[in-house]
Amino acid sequence: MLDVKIVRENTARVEESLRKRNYDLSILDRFLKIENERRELLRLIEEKREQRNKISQEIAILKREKKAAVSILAEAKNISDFITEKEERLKVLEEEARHELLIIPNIPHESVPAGKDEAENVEIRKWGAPKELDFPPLNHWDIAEMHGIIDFDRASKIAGARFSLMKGMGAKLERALMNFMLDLNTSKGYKEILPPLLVNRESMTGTGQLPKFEMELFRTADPEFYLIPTAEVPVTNIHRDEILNESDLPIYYTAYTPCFRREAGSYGKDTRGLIRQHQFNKVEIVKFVKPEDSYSELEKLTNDAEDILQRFGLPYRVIALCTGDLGFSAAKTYDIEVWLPGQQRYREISSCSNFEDFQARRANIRFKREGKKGTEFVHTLNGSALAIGRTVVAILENFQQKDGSIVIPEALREHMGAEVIK
RNA sequence: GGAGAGGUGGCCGAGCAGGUCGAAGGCGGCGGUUUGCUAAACCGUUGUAGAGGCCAAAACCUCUACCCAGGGUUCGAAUCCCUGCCUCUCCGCCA
Repeated sequence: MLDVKIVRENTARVEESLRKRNYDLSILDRFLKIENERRELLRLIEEKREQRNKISQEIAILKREKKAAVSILAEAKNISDFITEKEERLKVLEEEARHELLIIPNIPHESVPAGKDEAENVEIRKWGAPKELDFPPLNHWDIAEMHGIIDFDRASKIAGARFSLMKGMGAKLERALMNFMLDLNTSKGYKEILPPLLVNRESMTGTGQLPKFEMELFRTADPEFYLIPTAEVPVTNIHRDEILNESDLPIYYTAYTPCFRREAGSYGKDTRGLIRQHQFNKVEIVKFVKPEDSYSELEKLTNDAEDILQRFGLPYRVIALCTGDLGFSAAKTYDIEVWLPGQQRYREISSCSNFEDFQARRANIRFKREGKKGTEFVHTLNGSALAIGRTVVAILENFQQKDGSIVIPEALREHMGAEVIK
């Protein structure tokens, strides 16, 4: 959510942001129209409330002195009725204004490259070189099938398309990765969290999934809960409606969770394999920081995610999303893309974002500076470190051998308890 | 699932036969007095948000709202009524 004052007083800036993001500008006009009416009405109502409060005081005095208060009582009744009537309209306006404000995306940071879609994302750096294999590389699903470590057919019998069933060394690899990542992240000062996987509407609104992206979420019927699409949701909402001390910051969290996504609108995309699933595992890192630190923290957070790939020796590149590809809540995002020999291309394995105060304002997460009056919104950041399913894909495809076996990266062997999958 | 108790400011905790209650008291925080330093004691101060006064900000002032949330009764609600959410205790059930 943007600051109402910025939208109101710095409209040009918001307009430019919407244009860069290829958004329809009409949401801005709609909001301003409602907001102006709301403010005008609020002023009127507050004035009337003041009158009412004063008269009520007078009545109280008369009552105490046991005097009659018939005429003044009638006047009070009139004012009260007037207020009640106007308040109904105000409530409607408040709801509408809030809704409009909630569907306006964050303003991209000045360093975000301009561009209309993913084709205009900018490569920032590259690590490692795509390996030249002296045999035709297999897709991960073929490798997995060969070893009997992922069973897509039975998964679709049990649940449906876009689900997977890990077995034996496949299940163990998944578990080894989640432990490896959590252990590494916690060694860097991230506090481990194991959060609820079902959350309420307020939490989804706090991080920006709702109200705009209802269609991308799974929801339970009765009682109503939303299944988290990422650990970002429950972990960021840990501090919803809280005022933190300056000395508490920065706060670093890491959490393993399954993630649930409808993947509506991605029909026909990545229909085979582990790349795009309704349920997948991910280790996430989340930060709450002071505003002046958030961009250096984004660099550090991205480096922490990259570190995992480096330890495994998986080639990757880091790209900066352009304005047209940037997520709704983000001010700036780096995607980390890992090289997949089976597809002969880089695929996203992590997404690291600075939301500035966009989520903090929605979720009402503030902090108090030492010796200063008032509160400020914190800045929130998060990134995958890493998406586990896709890491499995990367390992299977990058470390497949001519004889069909898969060599486990050295850094992972202790957690895996094996050197190779044969 | 059944029965009961409760949700008040950063925390604890009064108020709850409706009016001077944004709310006693304590703790904590901040400022000061005292002091060689620390501690203690004493004095003072200390919520959040919105609108307006000037709007380029800060300070200051005024008003409005907020005692879990949402409705209702009333001239007036922390206080009365209804609904929801959450917490605790006991019983039942369960991994």
